[in-house]
Amino acid sequence: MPELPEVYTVCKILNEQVKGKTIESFQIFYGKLLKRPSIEEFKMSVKNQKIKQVFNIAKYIIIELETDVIISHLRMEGRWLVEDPDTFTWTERHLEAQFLLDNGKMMRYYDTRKFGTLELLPIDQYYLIPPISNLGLDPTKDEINITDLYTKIHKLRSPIKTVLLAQNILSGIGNIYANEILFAAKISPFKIANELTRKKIETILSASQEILTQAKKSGGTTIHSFEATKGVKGNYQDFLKVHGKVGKQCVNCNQEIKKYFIGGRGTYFCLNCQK
DNA sequence: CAGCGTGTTGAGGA
DNA sequence: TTCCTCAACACGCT
Repeated sequence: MPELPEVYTVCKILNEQVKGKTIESFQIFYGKLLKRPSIEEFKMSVKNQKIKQVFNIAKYIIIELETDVIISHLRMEGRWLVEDPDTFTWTERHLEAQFLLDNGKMMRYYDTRKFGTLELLPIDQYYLIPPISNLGLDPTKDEINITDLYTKIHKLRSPIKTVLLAQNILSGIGNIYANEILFAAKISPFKIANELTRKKIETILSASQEILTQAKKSGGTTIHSFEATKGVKGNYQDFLKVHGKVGKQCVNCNQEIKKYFIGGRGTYFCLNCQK
C-alpha cells in the first residue's frame, strides 16, 4: 500500500497537475475524512488560496497553500486524481471530497477503505504539531547520524520489524519495505531491537536508504491496487525478494520463504538467511 | 461466508 | 514518565 516511495510518486504527479492553480471551492461527501478544522472553517480557509506546491513528508502529502497547508494521508487505498468535473476516473461511490480549481479541473480524493485523513494547519507551525512533529528522519532525504539512531533503537525492547514500522524512529517505512529491508540486511524480523549491534543498525540504515531510493525511482510498488494516478503503476514489485513470497524459494539459498505474524502484521522472511 | 490485510491512533497495562 | 500491545477503523477480496 502507499508507503514513502508510493506517496512520493503521488506527490510528484499531483504537483505537476495542480501547482500554481487556485482553489475556487471545496466539497466533502464523507465527513470523517476531515480531522480539523470544521467543514465550514475548512471551506472558508481554502477558498481562493493558490496551491504553491505538493510534496511528501514521509507518508504524508503536504499541499502547500499561501497561508495554510492541507495534510493528506492515504492510509491504505486513498487516491488523488485531477479530472474534468463530469468525468469520474475512479468509482463515484468512493469519492470523498473534491476541490474545484481555477482551470476548471476537479482535484478529487477517492478512498475505498475510508481510512484516509485530511486536515488543515497553518503554514508557519504545521511541522511543530502532530502528526508531522512526531515523525522520525526520512532515510531518503535526511542525513542520519548513526550514533543517534543506535541510541534510539538500543533502548527498545520490541522486535526490529515492529521498530521499523514505528514512524517516530525512521519515517516512511511500511510493511512491504520493512520485510525487504530486513531481508537485504540479513536480520531476522524477530530480533529484539536492543540486541542489535551498532554495526547491524548501520546495515539496516543503508538497506533502508537503498531500497526506498530504488523504489522511489521505480514509481513505487503496485500490489493489490496502488496507482499513483489513473493507469500509472509502480515497478518495484518486480524487485521484491520476500514480501508476499510465502512458499517460494529464497533468491539467495533456495530455502522456502516463511510467513509469520509480528505485531499483527504479515512478516515474510528467510529463516536461513536472516539471523 | 468469515476473516484477512492495511497504517495510525489511542486506550489501557506494565 | 515512557514503553509496549492491541483493538478499532472500513470494506473489497479470497
